[in-house]
Amino acid sequence: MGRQPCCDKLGVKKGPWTAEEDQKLINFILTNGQCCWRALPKLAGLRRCGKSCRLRWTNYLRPDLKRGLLSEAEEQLVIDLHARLGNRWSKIAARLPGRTDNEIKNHWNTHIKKKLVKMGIDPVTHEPLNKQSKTEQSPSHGHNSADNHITENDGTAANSSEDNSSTTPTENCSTTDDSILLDSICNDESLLTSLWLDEPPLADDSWNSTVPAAETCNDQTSLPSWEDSIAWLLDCQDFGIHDFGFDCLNDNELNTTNTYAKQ
DNA sequence: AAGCTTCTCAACCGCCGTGGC
DNA sequence: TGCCACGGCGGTTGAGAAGCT
Repeated sequence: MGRQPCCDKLGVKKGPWTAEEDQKLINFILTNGQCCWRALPKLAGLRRCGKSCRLRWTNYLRPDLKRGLLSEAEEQLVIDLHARLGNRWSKIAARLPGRTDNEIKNHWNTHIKKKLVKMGIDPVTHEPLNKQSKTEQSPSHGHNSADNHITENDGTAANSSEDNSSTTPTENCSTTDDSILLDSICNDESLLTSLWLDEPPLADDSWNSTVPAAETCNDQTSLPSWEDSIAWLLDCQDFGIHDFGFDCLNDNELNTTNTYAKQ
C-alpha cells in the first residue's frame, strides 16, 4: 500500500525552476505568507509539488540567505557543531544565520569531508584516522557518533582547524564578527545542549518574523510595492544579503529590522 | 579546440515526527 | 488507539560548470 505521494505526480513539473516560477512563488509568499505548502502550488498557479516549493523558497529564494562559499569561521563552526551534533544539518544551519541545511550539507560533502580526511581526521567521528582504525573493532564505537559527540568534546575538531588555512583558500574574508560568532557558540555549552534537546532554532525564528502572515500584513501603507519587493528579492538572489552588510546583524537586530520594515 | 573527467550544488526522494480527527 | 495529512529532515542524484589532457 504505502504512503500517498506528497502530490499528484501527474502534471507536476520537475527540474530547475524558471525565473517566472520563482517570481510566482515570491509573489505568493509575500502576499500570503508561508501557509500550507501542499495547497500553495495550486493557489500560486505553479505546476509544482508543495515540497518542491518549500525547498525552493527555503534554500534559494528566502531574502535573508547569504550566497557564496562559507567563510573560514563558518566552516570551522560547522566542523565543531558536526562533531557534537552529527549529521543534524538543520540544527547546524540554525546556528549559521543566512545558511541553509542543504548548503551546509553540500559544503560538508564536497569540501569539509575531504579536508578532514586530508588532515587525517575521520569526518564521521572526528577522531584521528589511525586512532580510529585501532578502535573500530569495538562494536559500540561509531555506531551513533552524534550521541557520542554530544556527551563530550575532546577538542579534536577545534584543533583540526589549525592548518585549515594552508589547505583551503579563503574565498570569503573571515571577519571578526564570524570569529566572535564562532567563539560564542562553541564556548556556550548550554546553547549546544539546548540544540541537542531540540530547542527552537534562533535563526529560523528570526526568519519567521520576516514573512508576514496574511492576517498581519494587511497594513501595507508603508510597504514597498510588490514590484519593488520582488526586484529587491531578486537582487538578494543575485548578491546575497551578505553583500548588503546585513549579516553583521544578530537575530534580534534582524527582528527589529524586519519589524520596522513591516510598519 | 575537442573530448573526457571531476566537481558543485539545486533538486528530488523517501522516511520520520507531530498534530488533528 | 490508529489513521491520515502535512511539514521537515537527511541522503542521494544528475545536469551543468570547471578543470584537465
